[in-house]
Amino acid sequence: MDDLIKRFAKSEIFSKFAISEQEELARLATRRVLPKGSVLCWQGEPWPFVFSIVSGLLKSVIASPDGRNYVVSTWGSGIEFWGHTLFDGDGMPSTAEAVEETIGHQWQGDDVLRLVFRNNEVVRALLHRQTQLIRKRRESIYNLAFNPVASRLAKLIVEKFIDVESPTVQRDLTLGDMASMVASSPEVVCRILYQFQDNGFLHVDRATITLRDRQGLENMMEPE
Amino acid sequence: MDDLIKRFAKSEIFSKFAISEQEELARLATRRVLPKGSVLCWQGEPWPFVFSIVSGLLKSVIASPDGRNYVVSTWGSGIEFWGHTLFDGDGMPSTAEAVEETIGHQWQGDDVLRLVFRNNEVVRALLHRQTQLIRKRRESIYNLAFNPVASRLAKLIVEKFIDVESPTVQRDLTLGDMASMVASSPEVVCRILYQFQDNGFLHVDRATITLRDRQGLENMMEPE
DNA sequence: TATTCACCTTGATATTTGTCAAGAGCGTCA
DNA sequence: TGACGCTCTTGACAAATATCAAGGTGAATA
Repeated sequence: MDDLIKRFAKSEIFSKFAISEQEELARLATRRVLPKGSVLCWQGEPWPFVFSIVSGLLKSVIASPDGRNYVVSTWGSGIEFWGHTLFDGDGMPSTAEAVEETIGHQWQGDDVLRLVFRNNEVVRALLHRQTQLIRKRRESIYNLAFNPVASRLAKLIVEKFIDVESPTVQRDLTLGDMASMVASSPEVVCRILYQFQDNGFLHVDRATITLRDRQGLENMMEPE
Repeated sequence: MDDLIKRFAKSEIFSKFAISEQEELARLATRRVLPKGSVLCWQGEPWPFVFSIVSGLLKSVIASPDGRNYVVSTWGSGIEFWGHTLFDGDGMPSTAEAVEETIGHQWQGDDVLRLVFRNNEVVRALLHRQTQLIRKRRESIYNLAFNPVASRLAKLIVEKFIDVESPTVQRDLTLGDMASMVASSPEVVCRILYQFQDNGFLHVDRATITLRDRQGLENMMEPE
């Protein structure tokens, strides 16, 4: 429990609560373990909760009726996931799924909101967060509207290498995974990967990817 | 001024203020007239204001370095436009431009926020609105990721005919305008328009569009 | 009335992206 | 070890979309 309160200090939103409020929050929390592949909430279903990730990784994915899907966002350790349902009562716009085993704490949204409204600093932080989300969605829109698949893929790869010291990284995403993050198909992703290799940006092999020319890749992100 | 307060009653957010607060808001408002084509705020620039539209139409457009642009959203009479800058201090993600002469009231964001934080009902309404915005952006993402240009255009047209009694409508948008709303080019839009005509969905002529088969168009919106 | 200009329309063509199919590589498990 | 299943890889092809160029139309204007 003290442990939980220590985590709050690192949270953009929860850190704004007073200590007494944090203690109440800690009491109300439910610990959850999401096995790899399990679903936190389904697209279309109401989900009036808050989930704070201790470790692991979630992805939010929207599905089209014909079976394709697009990963809107991923959520790593330390961040909180506030169900849209909390704020407007409607169903969730996407399915949240555990990419790997994910551990976190969950709250009834009403419990949290009751505390939120007592404290303007928290409200401010929450509005800040919502605004950042809108900005992130806009960035996706920008990429989908203006940039070709190769640019979106370059961006994905560059971001994978952020805060990684080694230039070689395991291919932990399948081609299908990558495809669903850049709104394309596995075959196309595969081809572009080898095209990047031909350009000298990276070395691809069945199991790993090695970064050779970060700048080259970054130039791909925004075609002229 | 009483006039202004009457408008507040229709606002999702402002209607939640107490009368006294509404009066203060009314005092703080500045009336603005935006000539057609003028810009309310520029992409990249901070803009810590709130603008409430009395009449007219704004569009939010993101531009790419090579000159293309995409209309993220349009804002009609009765709605309020809250600068993202207000909530996070960063520059605006898009340029807001008057499609036609637009009249409205503007506030210093800080003035409004000060009042907002006094009143939880207003905060709730504001969070509700932010959430709706995220949902709208997601819908755009969905369309860009999954639907072909023809579907996006069909959707645009169907929405144009919403709450219009006559089946014939003036072509007030140029092909270029439509192209920037569906992330495509004028030529492609033109072709698809005539393709819709061939399918019997509508009748196109240089100056007007006549709806012939709404259901047919709606079926285009979500390809199977 | 003649001119200009912005927009529409259409053809030809290039580029990008998607799809289908086949084979290869590699780990898992009986 | 060998069969199975999944993913990767690649070729061939099809469809969607973009681009370039040319000509047409109509409203505004001199």
